[in-house]
Amino acid sequence: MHKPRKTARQSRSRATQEAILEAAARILESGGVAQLTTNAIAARAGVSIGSLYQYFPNKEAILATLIRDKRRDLLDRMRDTLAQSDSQPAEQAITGMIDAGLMHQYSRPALALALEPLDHWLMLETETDEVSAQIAALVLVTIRRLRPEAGPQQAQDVVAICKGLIDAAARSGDPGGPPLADRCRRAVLGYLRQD
Amino acid sequence: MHKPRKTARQSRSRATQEAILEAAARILESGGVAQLTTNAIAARAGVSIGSLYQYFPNKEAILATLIRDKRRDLLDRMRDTLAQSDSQPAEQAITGMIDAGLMHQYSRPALALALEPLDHWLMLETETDEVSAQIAALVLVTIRRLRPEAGPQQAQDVVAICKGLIDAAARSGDPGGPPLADRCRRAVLGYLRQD
DNA sequence: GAAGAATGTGAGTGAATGCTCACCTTCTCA
DNA sequence: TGAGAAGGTGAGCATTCACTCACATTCTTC
Repeated sequence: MHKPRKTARQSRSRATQEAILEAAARILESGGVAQLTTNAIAARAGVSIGSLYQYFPNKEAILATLIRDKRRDLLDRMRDTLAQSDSQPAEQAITGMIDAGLMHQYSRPALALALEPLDHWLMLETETDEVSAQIAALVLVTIRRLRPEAGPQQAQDVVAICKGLIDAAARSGDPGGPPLADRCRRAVLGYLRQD
Repeated sequence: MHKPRKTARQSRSRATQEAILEAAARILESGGVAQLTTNAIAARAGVSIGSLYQYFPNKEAILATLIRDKRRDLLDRMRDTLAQSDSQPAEQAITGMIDAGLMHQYSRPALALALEPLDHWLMLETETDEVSAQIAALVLVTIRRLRPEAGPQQAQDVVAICKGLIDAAARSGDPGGPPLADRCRRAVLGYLRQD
């Protein structure tokens, strides 16, 4: 395993890096991991394999970057949503968080679905756990406004319920949108209101 | 691709077949798809690769068999549960169905998790849809006893909610059992009771 | 117990794939 | 404007892996 070159100095370099990541994402979306070879990524990105290895030490690093970027994106979105929901009523705050998660998954449903099982293989599980914990913490703050006695378990469950609904929808080709958001809201509020 | 030999005549033949499937399952549980090579399966099963190809035309057939067996198992379990719940109150019937699904996933959580993303690659999606439809139909019958106006969408959602909770639990090392079943019950009943 | 059917074996083959390296092109800046 | 740095190239090497085939062993049946 050799050293990738230093960080980009010229703008075309940055473009190449982006092209590689985007190509990998598109291949994952259309064909799954089985189709994702380094040569295929390079070809689709319109760069040579040599260039690919200037920016990523190996194939796994490309996938890890894709996963990390997506996670950072989700966390940012949820943090923003939480920050803006201070003045809103509790139910609306919860709805906002659901919308954030939904928008994240539905911006590229096939990609999100393909990326999910990869963290085990990439041994990213520690990171996954950390991100899950952070998400659960944000959700906990939100749901406590409706149920002050809620704990981490409830927050995790709320996340799991939404993830289940969203993933099922993505898998079955459901267009998502407001109807799906509404079903998530019903499920979450229903769960929280049970004694 | 050559022809696998005819169906087993002798009992050792049946044993070999089982050993191959069990070996594949164990490798999936411990290391994921990446580790699952035909040579590894044969070695772990204690048979030669030659023998492996007597019983399965290719690697994918082994995985497909594993998936189909697991699905048949779940459907059988749910059908049994439904048949036995005729005389029970609605909520207890729902609890029974949840237990059936939970027992199925929790008999071998790591295996169930590893098998899930494989149907796309194996192009088993038509089958997956059919099984999902059958499960949803069984669930629909059950939940209608509590909410007679429920439709297919509600049935799918109930399944998705449980799947979300169970998968999250399996992934995070939750021991499952009654507490998890209880959280599923709360989520499902909560969802169904929302107006 | 002999013959043939059923089952089992594993070195070897070909194709796919991750990755390297010697070399080429474009950019920057004095 | 030219020299060195940054960025790009792709044939080919090494390895892994699915799968074959010629042969060996075990079982059944008469």
